[in-house]
Amino acid sequence: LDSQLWHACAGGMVQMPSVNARVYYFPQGQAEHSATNVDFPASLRANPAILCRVINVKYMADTETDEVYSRIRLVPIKPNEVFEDCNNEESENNTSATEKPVSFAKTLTQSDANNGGGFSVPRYCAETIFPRLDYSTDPPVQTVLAKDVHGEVWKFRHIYRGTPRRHLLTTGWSTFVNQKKLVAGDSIVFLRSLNGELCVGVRRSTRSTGGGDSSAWHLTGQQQQ
Amino acid sequence: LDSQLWHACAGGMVQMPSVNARVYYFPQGQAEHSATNVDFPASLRANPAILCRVINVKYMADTETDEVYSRIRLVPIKPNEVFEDCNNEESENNTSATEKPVSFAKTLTQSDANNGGGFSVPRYCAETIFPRLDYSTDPPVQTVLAKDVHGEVWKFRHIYRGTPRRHLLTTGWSTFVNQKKLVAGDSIVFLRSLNGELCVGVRRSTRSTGGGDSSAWHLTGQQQQ
DNA sequence: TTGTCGGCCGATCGCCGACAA
DNA sequence: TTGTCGGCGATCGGCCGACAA
Repeated sequence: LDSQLWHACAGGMVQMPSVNARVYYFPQGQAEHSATNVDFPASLRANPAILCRVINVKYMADTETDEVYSRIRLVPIKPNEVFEDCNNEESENNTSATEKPVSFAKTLTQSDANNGGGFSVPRYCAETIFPRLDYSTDPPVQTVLAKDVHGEVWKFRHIYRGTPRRHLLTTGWSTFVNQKKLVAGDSIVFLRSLNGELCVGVRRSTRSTGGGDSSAWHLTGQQQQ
Repeated sequence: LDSQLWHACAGGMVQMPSVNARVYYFPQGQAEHSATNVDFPASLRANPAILCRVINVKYMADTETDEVYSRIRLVPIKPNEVFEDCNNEESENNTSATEKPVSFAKTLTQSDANNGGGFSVPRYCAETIFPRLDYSTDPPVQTVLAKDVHGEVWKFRHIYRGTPRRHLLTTGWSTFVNQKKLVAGDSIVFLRSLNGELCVGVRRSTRSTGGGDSSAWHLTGQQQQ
């Protein structure tokens, strides 16, 4: 899964550690995500936070809901262990400001989510993220292709019409809403990736169980030695 | 699940053993239902058939497809074991001929399964199984309620019209076809249960994996002693 | 600039009798 | 007796500009 699209869907509040970063793992915090009570051994209860090293970060998206989540593999650092220094946050100086991918998120209105309706595209999104529209025809119209988190391509009719003029997605939009089971209040994210490709992601408003399968909660390595 | 409806869906070829009946269990026959190869221990391979006693029979239906299947618990009979005599087949003299539930099965035609069409009810089915229709109105019409294997009630508009006159299910039929994912060639079963209730079941034509979960294949008790 | 609404047109759904197998 | 067909009216999907927030 493309890291740029993943971050656009996750939102600006989400910062991810990089590989080899040192992080504290809080068992209690993770346990509170669980539906069932978790009974820790006494040795873990005594340690509210465990210093770990990140050995792998995988960006993932739920196959059904498109909700993004991540799998972070941790290995506990033994107290006497030595390790090289490392940034905790993803280094942001790899990409200059000019080549940062531009994305735009909009919360779906009732009219956007209504069956039979289209999608009202904010002008900023249409002009800076969508492919350039040829305004010489009347009305200006084009077909827009956008790739979702699974790499599936969605086709939309993008038209600039009405008085006053506004950008709309019409044909193809309701199919997208139905397939993704979007409702008013959910958000949609458009992103122009660095190679110029248009991507589309969703962000659900209602808190579901959250990404991934709860059986995927594991620690790598042996915590008890 | 009602035993009468279960048998109507399973068809007349299916006879079920009763509890305490003696049956032969053929491991090879069951293995051939499995998708993967089954490696029997030598002790089982030497015994192609194992005399068992039926300790439980449960009539079940697939939650999704409505296909009926059964779970039969068996216990091997030790060679020197004594046991009381017992009928192998379900005793049929419990119910007299008059109170036997009457059922009717019809294979869906293309017209029956077509979206937007109705269901052509064979006269015999309408007159002997459906609730009595009041022919004094023109056209004669009634609402018919039928319960499926899960106890869910389906509502159909039953009308007697056309030239020549024929029985049809109209409103409600296409919903049923879509929800049950019926196609031409599948069969539908109507049954009037002993308490006068109308029931409806389906019988699929295409051989799917067959009822139940393959992980449910188990023997009760210890075969090897 | 953009959210919501009513109008409207075309596609589809689904009920109908005709007709023939 | 009943399977299939074409007709056709009702409903729905979906594109449109008007209008106001």
